[in-house]
Amino acid sequence: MKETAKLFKALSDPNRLRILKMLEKRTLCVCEITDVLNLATSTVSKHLSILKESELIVEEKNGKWVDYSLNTTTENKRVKEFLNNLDLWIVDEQIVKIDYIAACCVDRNLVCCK
Amino acid sequence: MKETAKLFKALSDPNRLRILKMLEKRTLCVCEITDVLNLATSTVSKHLSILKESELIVEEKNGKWVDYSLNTTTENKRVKEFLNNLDLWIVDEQIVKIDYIAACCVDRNLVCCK
DNA sequence: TTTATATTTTGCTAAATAACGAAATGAAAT
DNA sequence: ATTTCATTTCGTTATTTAGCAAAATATAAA
Repeated sequence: MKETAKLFKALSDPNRLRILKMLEKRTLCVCEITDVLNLATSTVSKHLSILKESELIVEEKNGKWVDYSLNTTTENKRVKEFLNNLDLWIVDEQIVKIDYIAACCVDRNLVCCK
Repeated sequence: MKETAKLFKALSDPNRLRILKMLEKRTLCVCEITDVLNLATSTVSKHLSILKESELIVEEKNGKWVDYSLNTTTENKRVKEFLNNLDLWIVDEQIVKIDYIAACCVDRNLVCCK
């Protein structure tokens, strides 16, 4: 029961939902997500750890970057059901469309190094 | 986006999930739910208002009682998808089985009047 | 109309959460 | 080995939330 509540808690923050929709488009590193959401790096890192805790996303180290992507191969039934129907669960509002474009254009070599 | 987050926030509390599973069995009034969860009446009333806000449940006044039930006839796609697959989303742990029995046995004429 | 009682609202407290900046960590480049 | 830089962790603050008891509301019974 607590595990179920935890999954929904992970999904109960607008910025975390925006991250999931962005990752639907492509894999992103922390600084790229930070750039799109316009939040502090530490805040984004924390959001990502919460999503990872619930198995919604997975990370992969690539040199000095950590790439995050949707956990599409999970065995977790609820996560699988959710990720397979992202369009039902998270309706494409204006902000999602804007994030899609931003996420596609963002380049880690430009937005990092700050 | 905020609307979506709000639905998940409503689902992010263990006691609210227990309430939804109980209502799967049958319609219940506030004092019956209070008796099963062993919480203050005001706390349960607040939980119910949050679930109602997200269209997950509906209320019907019946004399001095207010009966709550799952909003199975909703037009809300996400709520419909969720309620139609309650068994997937909320796994039947021990506590749910106990609540089922308690919810079936509880009688408003005995547990109210306090 | 008065009393009884089911529910909601209000006011409060303790705990959880999202946000930030600064410090710590870890891996790549020099 | 040292520096650089992406990320995480830590410490703090403001806001939200779950819980309770008490007061307010609303409806049924007397």
